[in-house]
Amino acid sequence: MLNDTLLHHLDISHIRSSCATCSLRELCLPVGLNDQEIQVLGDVVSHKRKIQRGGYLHRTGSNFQSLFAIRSGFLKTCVLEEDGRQQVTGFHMTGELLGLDAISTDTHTCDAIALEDSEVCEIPFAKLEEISRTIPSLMRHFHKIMSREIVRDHGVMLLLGSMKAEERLASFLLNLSRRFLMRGYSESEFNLRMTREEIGSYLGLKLETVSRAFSKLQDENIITVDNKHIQINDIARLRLKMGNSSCIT
Amino acid sequence: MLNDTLLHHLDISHIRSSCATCSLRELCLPVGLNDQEIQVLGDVVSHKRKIQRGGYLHRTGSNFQSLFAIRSGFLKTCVLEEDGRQQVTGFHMTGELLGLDAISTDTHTCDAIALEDSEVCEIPFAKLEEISRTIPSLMRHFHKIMSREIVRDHGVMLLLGSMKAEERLASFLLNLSRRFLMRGYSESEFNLRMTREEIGSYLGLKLETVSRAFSKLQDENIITVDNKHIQINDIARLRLKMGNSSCIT
DNA sequence: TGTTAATTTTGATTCAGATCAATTAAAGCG
DNA sequence: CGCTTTAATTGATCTGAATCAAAATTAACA
Repeated sequence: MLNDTLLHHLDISHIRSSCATCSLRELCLPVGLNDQEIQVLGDVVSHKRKIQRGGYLHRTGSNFQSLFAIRSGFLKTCVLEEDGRQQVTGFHMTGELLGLDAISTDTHTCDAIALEDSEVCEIPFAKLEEISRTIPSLMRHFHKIMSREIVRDHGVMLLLGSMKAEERLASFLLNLSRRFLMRGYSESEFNLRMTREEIGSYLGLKLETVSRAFSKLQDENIITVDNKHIQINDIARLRLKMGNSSCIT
Repeated sequence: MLNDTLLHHLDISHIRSSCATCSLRELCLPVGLNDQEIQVLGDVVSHKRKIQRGGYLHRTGSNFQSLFAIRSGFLKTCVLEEDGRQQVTGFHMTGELLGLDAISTDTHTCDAIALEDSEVCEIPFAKLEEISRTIPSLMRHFHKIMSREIVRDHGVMLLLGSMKAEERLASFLLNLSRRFLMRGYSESEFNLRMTREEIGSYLGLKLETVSRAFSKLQDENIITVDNKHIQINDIARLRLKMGNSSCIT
């Protein structure tokens, strides 16, 4: 959900750039920059990397050098508990920035795993800090992105602390819906990239509970579920399901 | 928990400064700055503000101008749900920085309320950004603080998503304990500033459940509870209670 | 200091979601 | 393509925490 509103506000999600290396304009960072500034940023954001489905972008404990801007694909971030089970901390899609958590200790605090073949741009953080000194609007924007991540997390905390299963799933679907819409895809029909177990892990529920919640929403004709394919039939009623609110805006 | 390790690592929490306006050295920001740089920062961090117990530092929706560094006291941040109930998103003590969430939209996304008489330093954010351009170590440090907040939130998400009542309370107490220790207070004996209801709101539990969890830990002789006064008798066993985890380090 | 209001504890009951278990469906893969 | 593995659904049962309720304790304040 990171920087959704920014993308949305400036409506840059559809722009295709000719920037050789990385289609910089598609990313979340260049918002509000002029051509010359984009050039400077482009020199920094050079290295492109592909990750196959199931592959790691980074692992917990590995050394932090760069942020990663997702160019395409879909990833999850998760922490490994010592018993081997993993807890999903987020799902991430095109235009979003990964690695913000690692700045604090220069070490990644989670694994980032591709849920489908994905491409990212590597953004060396030291260089980003350096050029942001000369491009105030870039610095300001970067701060907004970090802050937005904090706000997003507070939304998830609220969800986990106060919503029940069905409400959580409704929030989750609405959140995905909005993010797909923002990227030019259908808000009412999409394919999930993650399993029921991963959804459950993210929402603090068991996979059976997630499955039951899907079935319940389908029984009420609010959504149609065909395995990973989701169709939202009545987005207004789905919002009602979410109920009281201040969550995952 | 914000910037705990930084304070800890540099062991500055006990330093009393002669900085006229705000005892700047006690705050989280000046880590690693030289005297001249501290002077520059000091000029920015000028305005001091007292908030009485129960008073608001800022309210949801109000305009964001400044971050607030807590000089003394204890505050909670919370979001108001439309039904009137409030959900606590964090407890904050001396040296911590408030308002990071507001950067994203230039609007505060939560209320900050003093749980005891408190003092904060106002840090105009625009000015902080400006001088951080000329003091790279300040910028770097600020980024670490924001990142640390993200990591902290992930810890809470984990707690809410995967721990049961007693484990949550154990984590909570251990977290408080560590933060008091870091500030030169006892890690084994302290007074809670918040009610059972506020603890419950933060931990995603009802107040009765919190009360029962306290009683349970007391029955096991792990802690001694006298209303708001907590004594940790066996910190090792309290850690065991927390169990598996990657939570709230 | 006495009275009222707020907070905390504890008990009894209920219920949402976890767990256990079995079946069905889909996805990999030789 | 058939075979194996992985994922998803659904049912039955159990359990931890919510809810309802009442008493006890503490804090607020006139």
